[in-house]
Amino acid sequence: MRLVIADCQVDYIGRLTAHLPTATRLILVKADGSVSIHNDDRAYKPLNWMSPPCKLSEAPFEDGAATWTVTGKDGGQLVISISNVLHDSSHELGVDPGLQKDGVEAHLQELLAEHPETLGEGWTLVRREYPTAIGPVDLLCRDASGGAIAVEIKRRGEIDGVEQLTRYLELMNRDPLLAPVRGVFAAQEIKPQAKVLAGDRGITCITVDYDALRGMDDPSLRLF
Amino acid sequence: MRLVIADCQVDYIGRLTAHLPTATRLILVKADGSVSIHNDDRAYKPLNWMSPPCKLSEAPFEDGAATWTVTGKDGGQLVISISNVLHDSSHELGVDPGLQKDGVEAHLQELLAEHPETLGEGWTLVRREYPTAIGPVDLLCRDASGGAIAVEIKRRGEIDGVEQLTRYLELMNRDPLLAPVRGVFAAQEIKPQAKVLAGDRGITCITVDYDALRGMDDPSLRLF
DNA sequence: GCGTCGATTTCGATA
DNA sequence: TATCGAAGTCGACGC
Repeated sequence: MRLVIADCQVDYIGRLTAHLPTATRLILVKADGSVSIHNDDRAYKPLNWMSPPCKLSEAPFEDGAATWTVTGKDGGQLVISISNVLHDSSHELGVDPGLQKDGVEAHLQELLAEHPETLGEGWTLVRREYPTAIGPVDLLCRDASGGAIAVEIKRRGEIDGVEQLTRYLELMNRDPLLAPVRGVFAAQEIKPQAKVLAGDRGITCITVDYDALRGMDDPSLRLF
Repeated sequence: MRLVIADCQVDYIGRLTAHLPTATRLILVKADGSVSIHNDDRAYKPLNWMSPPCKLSEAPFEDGAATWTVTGKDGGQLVISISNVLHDSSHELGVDPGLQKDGVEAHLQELLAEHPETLGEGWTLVRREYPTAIGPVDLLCRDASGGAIAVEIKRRGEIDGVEQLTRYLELMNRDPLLAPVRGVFAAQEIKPQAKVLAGDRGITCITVDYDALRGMDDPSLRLF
């Protein structure tokens, strides 16, 4: 990893065209060849960048001034004109063991698939990722009387999710083997607008308690 | 801007829980207080970060080892245990003049508004950002025979865009002064699923050649 | 301030 | 390898 602090001017021609007037910035060159240009605000998004794989060629001038041309695999180019280098250092970082995450939508779906009864009494799971022509429904369940229920699961329930479920329901209700199919929108948190839209479409909203579900899933609590 | 290269272990508790085992990484502290942890690959996304506004408190130990606790406004915490500092430097960057872009959706809309005939022969523009109760339609045009056409423009055409246009059409077709209104979904690239959904809704898909449009817009080609 | 929407989104899983 | 949906999305603009 190479860190350069310098006055620079940057032009990008690729998926769009962009220009960055001269100013002092951080130029970050990673071991994978990627280059990113950071200013002193915005937590993580650079002003300009080139994703790997890409190739960096340097054309040095006097006084440490140089033009760097970074060419991406799609032919996009990032041209960096460096005029005044304040800092330049390289560092060996080695391989990173990687990040471990917990608490995403996949896990929520997993837990609800294991415990469909938390959505409604007597409900059973038919299958996860039930396929339709426009994509898979998160869960297909049956209620105590055998009626089909399509369940859409989100971490945060917003309008998009209700739209998505509406599309699935429209299609599934054309299938005589399934119809009538009810819709359930399950999320850790459901925005008021999403609730209103769901109500208007006859879709039931269920707010899911992730911690409680995770507790049910705790192996130490399993007695069977 | 402060750059630290050090062995570190990171734990994040906030919107999710994440753990990062010890390894050598770049810790980037920006003037706005934001902190991000980078390894030596992935173009620009940090492994972990805290967005501003947030507060950094350092608890130093011997040999430069320390624990940094970064607390966000939502109460989320990023705990960084630093054990071996290889580099530590600070730099004054000043204000950035900012990025100038060309080729985003706004520009595409501008070009299509100037050249509605590229969407259909004899088509004319009624207006851009035609207002409806649920938001503005990108373009309202009329075809050669005077029929109304609502045009939704995206850089990349996906299902969401078709949904959006469908809602507009539903409303506009209730207006006796406009109805019947046809729908056109225009984008540089349209995903198969979006095409299927659009076809099902009777919406026409048009793939737009941005470079050709920009060429038409080239002042040197203007003879009038 | 929240809500909506675009993004050189990036990233990961899946067919 | 394309495609599709999620993201600790972020960030900008409108109300």
